[in-house]
Amino acid sequence: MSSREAELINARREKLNQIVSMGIKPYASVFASPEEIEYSTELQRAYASLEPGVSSGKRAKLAGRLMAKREHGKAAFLDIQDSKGRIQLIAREDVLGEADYESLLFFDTGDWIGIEGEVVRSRRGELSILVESFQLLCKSLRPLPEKWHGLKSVEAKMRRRYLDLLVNTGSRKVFEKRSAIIKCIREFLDSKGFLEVETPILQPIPGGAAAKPFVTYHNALNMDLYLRIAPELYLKRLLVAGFDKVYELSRNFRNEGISTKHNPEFTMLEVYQAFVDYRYMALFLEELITTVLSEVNGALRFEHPRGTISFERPWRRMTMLEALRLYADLDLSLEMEIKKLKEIAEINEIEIHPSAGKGWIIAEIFEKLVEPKIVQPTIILDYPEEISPLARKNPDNPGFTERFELIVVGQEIANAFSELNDPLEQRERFVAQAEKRKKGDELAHPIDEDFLTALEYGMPPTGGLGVGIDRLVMIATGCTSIREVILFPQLRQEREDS
RNA sequence: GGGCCAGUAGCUCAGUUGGCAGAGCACCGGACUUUUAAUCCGGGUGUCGGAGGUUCGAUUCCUCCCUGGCCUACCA
Repeated sequence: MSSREAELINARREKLNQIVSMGIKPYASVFASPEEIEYSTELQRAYASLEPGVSSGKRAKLAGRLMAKREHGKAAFLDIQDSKGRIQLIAREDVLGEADYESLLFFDTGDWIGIEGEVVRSRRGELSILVESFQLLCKSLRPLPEKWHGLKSVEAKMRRRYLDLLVNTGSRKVFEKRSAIIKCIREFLDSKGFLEVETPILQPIPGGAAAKPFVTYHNALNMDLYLRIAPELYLKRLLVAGFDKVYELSRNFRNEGISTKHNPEFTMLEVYQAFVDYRYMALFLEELITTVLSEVNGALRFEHPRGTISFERPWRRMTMLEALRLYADLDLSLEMEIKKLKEIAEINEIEIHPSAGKGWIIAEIFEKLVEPKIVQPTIILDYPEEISPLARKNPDNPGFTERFELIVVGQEIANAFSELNDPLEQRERFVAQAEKRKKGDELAHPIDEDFLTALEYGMPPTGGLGVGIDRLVMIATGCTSIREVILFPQLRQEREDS
């Protein structure tokens, strides 16, 4: 710690000692009952018509953090911030008495205080509380970031998110919106009769997606467990169980690189509904997203760094092969020689895993050449079977599955398919994946015998849908990095000697 | 993992073509009874990310390292 920082902290500690010696408790417990405490913005709304220089006669109690002090000798203006916003306090020596006036001004910005006083509007028109009594609720020992510029350093914002949220209204808004989106999703699903469930995060076999898992170890069971990469296989077991509409909204973990689009833990919604297919799920997704966005953004059309995004229905739909023709001018098919596909990949500097078949290569080319170009919400239908071991085959499109992804601003936002419920075929698909695993494809799906057993009891035809919540929030808030929408994104540990 | 960029006071940032490190806010002291980025007077508080190297002298140049950002790769 630098001496300047130590000095600022020591000054506050010294104040703390003085406060104690004045007989003031620096960490009071209860200030008032929660029903009595009013919010800054609510008072501002309620007294919007109060004229400048007029007292309302109404007394109010508020609690918040002292954010600014403007002293004028025998009067002073203080701003406090509560969870809803800020409000000005007026402190006057003639109202408080000399001793109280002095001790109120002795407090620092950052301190939490509770106050009681009359709601007034100042001569300059600011709704204020004329403080009659006050109480220190918590002494702050560290200086706040700058009042005007706030906390800008990206690293500091993430490492000390509490400071970012405390001083940057914009950050607070992002997370309030995130919360509103999640709440709205729950309301939507609950209103449609879905059951919210919780399935294991610690899984013996990490399945349901193609990703590297985190491994951990259970001492008593003497076994490795994996942090789930997806809840999919457990949710499908619940369809076997007879629940016809379930969802889980929770964290997944993938042991991969960190980027503006990837955090090792991220939030995913997975929804399963019996007796529907992927085309139904596309309509369902449209309804879900448009309901949520119009609720939290007030519109389906909004500005984003990549341009105006319109979620007005219907969204564009095209197959992966159509998209390749449209965006990359490539006419690809599974009938082509694999050599030819590999050539096309190579020309476009796309690396192909040695175990990749035609479907994989096509999907890879699509991801690299097409996805980044898609800005408006677009449903890409029919993903290759090779990369979709859990999806039902598309009878009209051999080699492809009944699967779609929603792409917006170059990112996969949602992924859905008609779930494969034929246990024999599922076993074959798993075996094919196991072959790939042997060839060094670490991400190939492992065989989950217990899941196969469940399927053998019979899972009804089911539509499944996964939505990347972080990415949805990014789009709704215009954030270009996933770190901006995750409160505490994963960072390297700070080292003492650096 | 690779490339580029950045790290200077609590915060936001200047700056040194190698010669005592500087501004605003914050903070400390003083004045001030209606301000709201209050104002006025006075005060600069620093491991210039870390460790080496070159040099009479390094915050500046070089090497390595740490952390972060952007791009890229990985994430089918």
